[in-house]
Amino acid sequence: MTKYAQQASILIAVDCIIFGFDGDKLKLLLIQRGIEPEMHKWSLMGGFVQHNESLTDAADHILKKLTGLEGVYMEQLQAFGEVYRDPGDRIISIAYFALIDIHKYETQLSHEYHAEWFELDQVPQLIFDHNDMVEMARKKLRYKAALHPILFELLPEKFTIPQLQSLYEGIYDSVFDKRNFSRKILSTGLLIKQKDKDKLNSKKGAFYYMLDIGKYNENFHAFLNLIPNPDHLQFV
Amino acid sequence: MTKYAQQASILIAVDCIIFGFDGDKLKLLLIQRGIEPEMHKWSLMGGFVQHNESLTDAADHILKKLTGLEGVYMEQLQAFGEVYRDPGDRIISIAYFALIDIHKYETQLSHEYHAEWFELDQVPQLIFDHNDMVEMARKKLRYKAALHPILFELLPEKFTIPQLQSLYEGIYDSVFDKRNFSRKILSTGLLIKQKDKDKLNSKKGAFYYMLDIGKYNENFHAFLNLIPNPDHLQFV
DNA sequence: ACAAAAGTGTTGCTCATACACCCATGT
DNA sequence: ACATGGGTGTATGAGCAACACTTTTGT
Repeated sequence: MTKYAQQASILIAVDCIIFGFDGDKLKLLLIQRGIEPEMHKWSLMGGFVQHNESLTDAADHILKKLTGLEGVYMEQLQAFGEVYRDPGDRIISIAYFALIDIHKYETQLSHEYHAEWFELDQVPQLIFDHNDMVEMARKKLRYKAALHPILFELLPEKFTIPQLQSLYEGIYDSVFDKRNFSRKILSTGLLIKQKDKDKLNSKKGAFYYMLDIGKYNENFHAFLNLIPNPDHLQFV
Repeated sequence: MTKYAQQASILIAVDCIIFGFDGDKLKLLLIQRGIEPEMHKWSLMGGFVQHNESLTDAADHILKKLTGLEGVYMEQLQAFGEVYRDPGDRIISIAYFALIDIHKYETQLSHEYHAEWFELDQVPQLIFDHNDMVEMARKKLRYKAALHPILFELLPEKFTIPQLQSLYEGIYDSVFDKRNFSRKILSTGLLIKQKDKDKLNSKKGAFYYMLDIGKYNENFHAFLNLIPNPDHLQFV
């Protein structure tokens, strides 16, 4: 069956870095490991790649198992393959990162896996090289979001411009001028204004907007200039 | 020894997409496979990841075996893991792409592996999903080179501005205004003018420049604007 | 009436593009 | 002297950043 000379076997895992935004801070979904080794330590959600599933299948399964979600934004981050990254076995891990609407997350599943959301600057020590994976995912998200309209994936279907701005400000840890921000965002033509307002966060109320899915798909690759000065970004 | 429940084994390969620039066209180094399956068909240079080597080690070994080169620019492109990408065995491949100075390439090695340089628009049909890998690498290179000063890796230590422009023009398949191009490039402060000229390509001769390695390393992540209109780029 | 957040317009300036001529040299 | 490619300067316009006041409404 095997056409190649004997090759020592290496296990393949997929680990998912799951981002969510609670309206204030960018957060990360972590689990407490239920199996040895490193039982009870915090970790990314992961699993082994099965013989009959592709890498993206594996990532989809892992995401669904923990969050109940399918069809959300996910992309491959990088393969991690240091020899002793897992001190026990030789395991190569392909890391994926996902952006989800935190409100769609099914909390009952979190009990099963002892999952919790952590703010990005309060991520605990994780097993193996998972902290490296998280750090790399954070950088890649910042990099990519500066050029492409990717952050909508973290918001509910209806959102307000101030909410969106707060998301950008959280991710870039800075403050943007609201006049310039709203002009830039609206000039993309990606947003459709709704008739109703969100009155939770202010007395006056802020109009809801929805993403124009057609234009979003068309223009996803277009270079935007959403961040005033992206020179400090450090990825790729 | 193995701490995890039995997992069906999957083989891990690394494949290298090797780019070079001959002064006129961007080229790709391909080999004619010496082993079954798919013997004699064109392919990327690749190999299996050994138990005691990391992914980057494996990629370095593969590159060295084919080109004799070490320490050149190489980065991970993506892991490819469709179940039937290799119709024989289940093999996951991590693709790396390298940028080399084509003149440093040791041609004697090419005989051993039946290697040849191909222009990018004349790449033959390759085994498995290697054509997909090449296409993705091409897109990523275009994307990245529009923002970061990465293309110097393809040139010899001393090069002229017209040579550099010709490289950019080849990669973006377009023509740039030489006055604007040289102003942009020089304004990065990355180039050090030499005293001597290249007189091969013109009667007047063009001054050589060298990369300021210190500033290159410092400013690598800085966003440049080397390409007039990057909106058509389609990667990431 | 006042506090708190939403929403809107203008100006100056920087930076990118477009464009034309002179220079140095080999033949 | 002329042909070939190298090298430089300027003017115009688009787009970005900086900035202040009015609007709405809940309390």
